[in-house]
Amino acid sequence: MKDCEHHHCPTHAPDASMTDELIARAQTLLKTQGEKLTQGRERTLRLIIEGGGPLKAYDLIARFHPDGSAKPPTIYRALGFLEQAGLIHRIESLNAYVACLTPEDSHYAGFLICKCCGHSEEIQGIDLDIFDMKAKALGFAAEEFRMEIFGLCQSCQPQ
Amino acid sequence: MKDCEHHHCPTHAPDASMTDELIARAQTLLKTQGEKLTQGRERTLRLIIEGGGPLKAYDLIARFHPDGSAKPPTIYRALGFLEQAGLIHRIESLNAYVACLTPEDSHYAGFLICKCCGHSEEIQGIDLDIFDMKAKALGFAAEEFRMEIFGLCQSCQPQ
DNA sequence: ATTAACCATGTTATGATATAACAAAACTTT
DNA sequence: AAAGTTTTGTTATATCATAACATGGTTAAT
Repeated sequence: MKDCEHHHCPTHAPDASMTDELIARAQTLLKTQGEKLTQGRERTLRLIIEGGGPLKAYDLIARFHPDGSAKPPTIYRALGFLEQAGLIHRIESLNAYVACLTPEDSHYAGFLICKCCGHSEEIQGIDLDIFDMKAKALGFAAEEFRMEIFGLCQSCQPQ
Repeated sequence: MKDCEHHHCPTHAPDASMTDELIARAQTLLKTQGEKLTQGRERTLRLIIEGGGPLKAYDLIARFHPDGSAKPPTIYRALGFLEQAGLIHRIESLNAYVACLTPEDSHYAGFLICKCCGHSEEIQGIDLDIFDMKAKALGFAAEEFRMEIFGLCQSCQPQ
């Protein structure tokens, strides 16, 4: 995240009803998987959704309880579970976590990450066949794709 | 890296002459950039090349001196420099570093990473236009691409 | 050659990220 | 209600990375 003068784009946090909807969808999705969105998991997911952008584990640890911090394993367990379930993604280059907005679709994780304001946007609908073929040509059986693309979002580009 | 019974593929470390060649190319390349491959940087680069696969910073710290460990900043500085120069890549999902085999070509970093044996292979010649266009459509100016694809390499696939 | 400027390295300390291991509680199934 | 399973609590520690400042080495102008 750069040091710069212009105004950064505002938070991309969804409003309260959108948040509730995402939580409800998470519950539904988990039910089909025979899993549960327990209180701690829901709390963690909600924080990530409300964060509106990549959040660090220790930020979640700080926010988890109204007063005082959660213990790291509490958060890391929830993060592990939520990522496994496809409800959140970990952005490796940032050591940070974001909510997935389309958890029902099986998919890879692809992100545009603004070097300036730190906002990240998930990209959808990329055709992975090229990669799959490229991998196959090398005898490699690809299973999981992660893409992290750095650059400048619209608001942060010089006019 | 999985726990499994089959034999993992052997190391992919280049032989001594290939290693020397890579070092020589690194020197040449750096000269054009007005930079130098100082002793510590060369030592670090050599260890990574000889490693033949993703190496952790603290492995390098342990190997840097014949007896006793290097101090972390020694290695992290060298890693920072070498990555900046395009001579190595950091694989974010592994917190590990690998030598770039084609440092002369400006390029993104794309890797196939075997979940079983831990080997990584750099993929070349991927057409980035799809991403660039996708990004542009979202008003995003892409600068830097990272791809990490997990799966099974040939030796580790069930027959 | 001497000095000033710059770059690289050494050194100490600490910050940031993440997990192991085991105990206790809650929920499920019988 | 007992037994099994999953989740959570708790303590401790492992792993990954950088800040800050001192020292040394190179370069280039004087």
